[in-house]
Amino acid sequence: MLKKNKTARIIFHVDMNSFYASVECARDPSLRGKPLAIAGNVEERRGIVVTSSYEARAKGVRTTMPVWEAKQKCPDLIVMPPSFERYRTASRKMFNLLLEYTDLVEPISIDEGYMDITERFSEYSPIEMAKEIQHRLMEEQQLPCSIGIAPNKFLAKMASDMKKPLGITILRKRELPTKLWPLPIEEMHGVGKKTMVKFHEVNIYTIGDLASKSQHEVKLHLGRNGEKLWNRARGIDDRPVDPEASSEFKSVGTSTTLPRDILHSDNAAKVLRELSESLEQRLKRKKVVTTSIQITIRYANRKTITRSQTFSNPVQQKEEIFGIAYHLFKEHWDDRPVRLLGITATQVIDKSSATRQLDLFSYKEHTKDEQLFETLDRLNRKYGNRSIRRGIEKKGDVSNGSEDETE
DNA sequence: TCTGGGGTCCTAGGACCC
DNA sequence: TCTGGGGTCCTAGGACCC
Repeated sequence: MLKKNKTARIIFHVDMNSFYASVECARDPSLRGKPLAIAGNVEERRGIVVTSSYEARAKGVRTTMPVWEAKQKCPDLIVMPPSFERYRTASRKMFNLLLEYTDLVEPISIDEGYMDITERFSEYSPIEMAKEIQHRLMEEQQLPCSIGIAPNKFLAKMASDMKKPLGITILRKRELPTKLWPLPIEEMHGVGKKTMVKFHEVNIYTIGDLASKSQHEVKLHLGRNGEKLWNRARGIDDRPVDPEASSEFKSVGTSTTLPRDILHSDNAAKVLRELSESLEQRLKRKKVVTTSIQITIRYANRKTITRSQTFSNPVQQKEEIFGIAYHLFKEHWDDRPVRLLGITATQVIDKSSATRQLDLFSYKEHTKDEQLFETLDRLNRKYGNRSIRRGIEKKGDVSNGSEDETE
């Protein structure tokens, strides 16, 4: 194994505090200091809280809580629907500010990202830089954030969580026993409900418990994921900060929880038509086509299945999407009431590379050489998609998020 | 009158090819 | 006549995250 013995890195994890709510407060200062929740489907019983202000959290409002329950806990709660366009704009501005400090910015989601500022160390003390970034985001954009500073991504992420809102936390390797290891295992990034239960079964309750086990023992119970988490618990994480990592999306999907469960395929067809239309629009905006369509059916008892189909000629039109989706639905629906329907384009490819592919196809189409086409298709997916796209993007503007539309 | 919608990554079996 | 491994693709499901 090649192991570079480079000097310790300095990684920031910048995490915006209740981002959607903060953006709304920045736009309308009269909302400041009030309990505010951003929630989808407010008018319907299935609406849930996406984000809430700290004032709302103080009254017990939590993310994913149904709106009716949030209102019970906090009767004066102000509930607003999300305005994603606004959040995307705010997100771009926020990342542009980070990019003033280094090119090594990796967006993780709309409201958080990593920075590798190792190279800036000689000019800047990390803590001073973090303070400046936090201060500027607040002054210039009215957006509060927390920043974690550590020698790798995992520790920086854990550090940014330690003080909210408006915190700055340094987490050094030698501080792991006092700052990281006492935390309950479920607070570890990457540990959800299921993994927590598995850990409890082997008497691991804190991150320190995990770190003190032997790697072999953990791997035995939790497999490769356990091995990865074991390393993280001991402060080991070599993942680089990669500005290109999220510049490309692998799938695009749309789904909807139905106001009432669906019992007849006619109604399913209606919904799938709407979803197909919405998917077509999103594929077009992102300038991609797809060679694989997957549908999601969630039954009333929340049991969820997915069924997919892959094909050689890429599609983007709603009629084609609907045709495939409805076919899959009729093939696999078992007549029970349906709560949610979704359509996802997996294996999305850049339209420019797909066009080249189609040109090759039409050139060769008289040969009816289906196998050649399949090969081209495969090669294109493997090499064309990724490398060509990256090459183009590197020459152009810095991509600043998962959405590629520009203002 | 419970639990949205957008994703990513991983695993695992079977098909198929060399 | 018995028996390979390596590799990729496809499909389905699971876990997790924001």
